Amino acid sequence: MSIKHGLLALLQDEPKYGYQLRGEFEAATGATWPLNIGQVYTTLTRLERDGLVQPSATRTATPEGDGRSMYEITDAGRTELANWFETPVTRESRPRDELAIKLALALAVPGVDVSAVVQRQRMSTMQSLQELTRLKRNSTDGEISWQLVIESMIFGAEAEIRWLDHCEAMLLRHRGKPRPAVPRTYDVPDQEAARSEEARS
Amino acid sequence: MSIKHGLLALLQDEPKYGYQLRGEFEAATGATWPLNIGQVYTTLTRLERDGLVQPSATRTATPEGDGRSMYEITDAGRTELANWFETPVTRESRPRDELAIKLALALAVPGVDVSAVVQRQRMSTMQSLQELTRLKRNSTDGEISWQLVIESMIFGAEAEIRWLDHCEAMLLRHRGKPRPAVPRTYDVPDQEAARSEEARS
DNA sequence: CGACACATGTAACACGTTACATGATTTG
DNA sequence: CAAATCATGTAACGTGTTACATGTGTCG
Repeated sequence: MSIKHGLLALLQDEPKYGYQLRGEFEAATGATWPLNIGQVYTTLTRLERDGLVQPSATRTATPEGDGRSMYEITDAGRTELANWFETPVTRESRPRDELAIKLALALAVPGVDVSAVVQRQRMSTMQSLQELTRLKRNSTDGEISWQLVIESMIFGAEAEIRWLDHCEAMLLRHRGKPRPAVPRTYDVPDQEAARSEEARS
Repeated sequence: MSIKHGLLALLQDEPKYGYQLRGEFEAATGATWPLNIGQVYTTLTRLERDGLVQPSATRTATPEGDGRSMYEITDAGRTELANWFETPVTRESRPRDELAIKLALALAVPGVDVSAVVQRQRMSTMQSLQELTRLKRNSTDGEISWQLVIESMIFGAEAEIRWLDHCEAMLLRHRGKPRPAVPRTYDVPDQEAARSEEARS
């Protein structure tokens, strides 16, 4: 959903072509998530299929009407784009947080050294954080947008570390608590027993 | 990647079947991300295809050898699982942050009211945060693992709000700065001009 | 010339997600 | 009985990702 709308946004002003879109997308978001060029073309194809963009007439109109396939946004595309900007990103729309799942399940199943997992993760996140602050320092003033992207990650990493610390504290507090750290809220329906009951009655 | 390994983790102790896996997965992670039952079966099929799980003999061994298809983890699955727990979740392995991309591109293209986007998002996130704290309050002590999951989201939401505030401050600081908020770091190679140059020489 | 970046595209895959079909079991 | 839940599965789709093929333009 991100790339799709990202490309739409970049096409808002004027028709553009594949490599140009990748370049401007990375210029805006930083090289943090490098965008494979193949992805651009597949996404453009799908956008065209859905009627959100169309091959541009600019291709022949301008002097640079060679080789490059220009795409332009359609009215439907503009509607879709406006809708994207108007609609906030909800928690539910986000992908599952792999780290949270990992820790939750490390707690749920026995035989996993949860503390070790937490500590390894903490190490890794701290290192990312260092790298990110380094990136931030080395960025010039002009690049506002991807400075914000970096800071988004910094804030996220800091929150993650705080959370990991919180987890460790939680772990210590629950040393030696009853075995099932995770309650069996899902009671397996015992169809055998049920059938026996039925027979008995 | 999360669901796949999550199911593997739940199969570590003993063979289980579809609905049971969904139940225990949701018990561990909270009903935050409801897990479609269809997903469980498709994932199990793919896990079996990859040799990480296999149909369990327990199916016929226990008295409940009816209807339900039990799966058990294989050695390869155990290796994969151990690897999952040992390897930290890196920034790069995470999916692109849609919100960061949205704001970056709202800055990059003209004609988008960035402040409005930020404020709408802030509203939405605040509301999520309220809902999350409510959920946290209403959770009993026993459910450690998914209490941690909720707190993970709380920490994330708080960080997001801080970041949004930071963004607004940044916006104010850059009022009236030179139009291209995002620098054209991608200079379109002008093949026409290049050809002209060549011709001239 | 040869290496490299530019440029477009296709094919195939992984993962998540939903909708649907089917049947057994439970319960009001 | 009828409705709801449990249970298994399949088919199809959307998005992201990679690898590959193909050709042009540029530059040492």
